[in-house]
Amino acid sequence: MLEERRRAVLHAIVEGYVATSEPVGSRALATHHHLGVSPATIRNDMAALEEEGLIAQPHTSAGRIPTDKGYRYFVDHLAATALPEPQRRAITTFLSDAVDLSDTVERSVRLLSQLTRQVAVIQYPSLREAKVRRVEIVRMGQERALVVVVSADARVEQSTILLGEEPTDDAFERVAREVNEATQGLGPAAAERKLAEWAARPQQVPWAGVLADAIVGAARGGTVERVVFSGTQNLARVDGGLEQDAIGSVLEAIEEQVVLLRLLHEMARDSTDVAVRIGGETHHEALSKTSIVAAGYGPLGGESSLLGSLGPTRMDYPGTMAAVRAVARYLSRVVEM
Amino acid sequence: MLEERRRAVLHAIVEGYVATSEPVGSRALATHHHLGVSPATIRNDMAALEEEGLIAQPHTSAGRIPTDKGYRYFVDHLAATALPEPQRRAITTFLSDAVDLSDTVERSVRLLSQLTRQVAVIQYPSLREAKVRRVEIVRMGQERALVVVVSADARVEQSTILLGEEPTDDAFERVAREVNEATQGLGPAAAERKLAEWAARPQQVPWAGVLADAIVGAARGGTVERVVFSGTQNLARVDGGLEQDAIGSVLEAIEEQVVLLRLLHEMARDSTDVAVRIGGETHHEALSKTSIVAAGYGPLGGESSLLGSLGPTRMDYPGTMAAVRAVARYLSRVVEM
DNA sequence: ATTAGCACTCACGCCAGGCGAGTGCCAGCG
DNA sequence: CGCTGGCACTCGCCTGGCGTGAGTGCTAAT
Repeated sequence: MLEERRRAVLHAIVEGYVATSEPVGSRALATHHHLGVSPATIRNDMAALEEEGLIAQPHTSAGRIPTDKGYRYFVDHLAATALPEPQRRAITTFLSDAVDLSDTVERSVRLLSQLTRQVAVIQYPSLREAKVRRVEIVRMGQERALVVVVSADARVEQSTILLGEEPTDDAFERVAREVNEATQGLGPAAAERKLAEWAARPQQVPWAGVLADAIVGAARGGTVERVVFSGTQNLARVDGGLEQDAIGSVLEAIEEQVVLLRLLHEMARDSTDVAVRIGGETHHEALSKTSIVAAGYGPLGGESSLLGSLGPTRMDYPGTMAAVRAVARYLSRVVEM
Repeated sequence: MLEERRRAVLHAIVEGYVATSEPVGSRALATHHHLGVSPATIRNDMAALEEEGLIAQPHTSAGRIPTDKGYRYFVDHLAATALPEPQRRAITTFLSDAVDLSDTVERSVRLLSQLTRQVAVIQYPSLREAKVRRVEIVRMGQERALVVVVSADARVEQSTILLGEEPTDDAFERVAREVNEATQGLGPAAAERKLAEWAARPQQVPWAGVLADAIVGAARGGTVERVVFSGTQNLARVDGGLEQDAIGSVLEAIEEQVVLLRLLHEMARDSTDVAVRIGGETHHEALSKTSIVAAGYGPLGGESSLLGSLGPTRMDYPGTMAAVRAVARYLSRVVEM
């Protein structure tokens, strides 16, 4: 635990560096941040902070910049800031006239990227269990079929299954009718039982198992983890962007959605509020110059979907955290209904 | 019409500049491209080409680089090159084990970006007319409903409609039953007639019209023009990428899908084969340093969907055109079935 | 029409020097 | 004991000058 003033100095260094993107020296701190002490004193504190590995100087005659560890300390000792009122209002007004789920998500991701001026990423709500309303099976090609499940709460899940044989039209029709009768109005658990029973009937079609799995999976909430991005151009901003050679690998990491998704999952699991990973904490070479602020969202108590913001380590943490938190809250409320 | 040798010189300049990304001088041309003439002669030709605005020199003591107009001339006088055999094979092997439409498109866009080492973009096939197989109407909130249309050829279209009233459950059920009866197995034209009749019945619900439109629209092939991208990291490549400040605006233009889609549409309309827009020809500030190679694809005779590749004006045109053409052909064949 | 020769231009790289921001340390002061 | 003023020191950055070489345009000869 650092003393009060040293903390203030670290705080000021972070803020200064974030604002100007240039190393900040003792004089600038003393005059600008009215800490009430002389530059010399600050220099002593700086030496101590550097000793602790919280700040560093890029070269001898330059000011200090925070290290990853410094940002970490800064973030950990941050009182939650509220989002400024105008932006808060922007969220409500801008998102409230979305017409459906995908519209809401699209708007949210765009809004978040604008609020943070960084790359925003939102994972589509991983949907809750729902009752089966209707199952459609449509033949595709020779041995494939498309299974469409419409659930009671207005979602459509589709998946393709391999039949492993070429059933007659009659058999096909019969199966379709039977599974509809069997599952209509049932939740995933009940549907699973009923379908297991159905699939076990003598002389059942060989693909009954796969079909059952597909239906139950759809009722469980689907397996697709669709992700949308916005604001990638912010990576290349002249102020507050990344260096050219870093941009490429970050874009790559973003397109490689799996990596990012796993990271977001980890983060959300370890935290109840917004979670922050700074630089090397991402454990990915490509992201070592970036930080990620993430939060889960979803119906109360079951935050199971994710959203986040990705930018250079030199980012406005309080602001980003506030924006992520606010959008997550909003989405949680909206998705609920 | 330029003389033979001047054309060869222009050709060599383009190839040289594309290969090295550095202005190419007369000596390098003379020795490397065995044109059989001396540097001095080439200088004369260069002066003429510069006079015509096909090449330019960045500064006095540098070699020449092609202008947009120079690239244009180069592209227009290009014999169609075939894609190298290994890459051709890559297309077939890599794409043939896609399981469904979205998988095919995803794989294609990724492959195209790898082949061209640029940004690849593919618009989802704008789907053909199809017969209605089943219509599901699911209530959402108070005055909204989700309309899901499953078509006979294994597609699912969904859209949200505004009801404008709060119907009773009974009315809702009745409407659902009636539209299913009315449209089952009909193509869009027939469905439209039948639904118009149905909507005109006395004491019909007020939202019959919107509903009818939604169903017919779905049968017509949907309205969504979904677009997928891949390879944005190539914009930031050190070799053959763009300058840092250009990257941002290009990324922005890409996210702003509308602009790009309209551009692709225009391009495909004006051309039967692959179309090329070079630099300023895109008529967009943000894209003035980039070129786009596009082609339509789709069932024979009705190429109505688009794909393309976007990169710096200094790109390998023959290679990119060959790759775009090959992927377009492949997709046309696959989508057909 | 092509070529060899030549003078000219000018971006680039290199180096030295001055500047100044910023530091670390030390002695003195409250 | 902590803070402060002072001071010497370091070192990156900027500037200006210079040499180099790539590349050109022109001219005269073939």
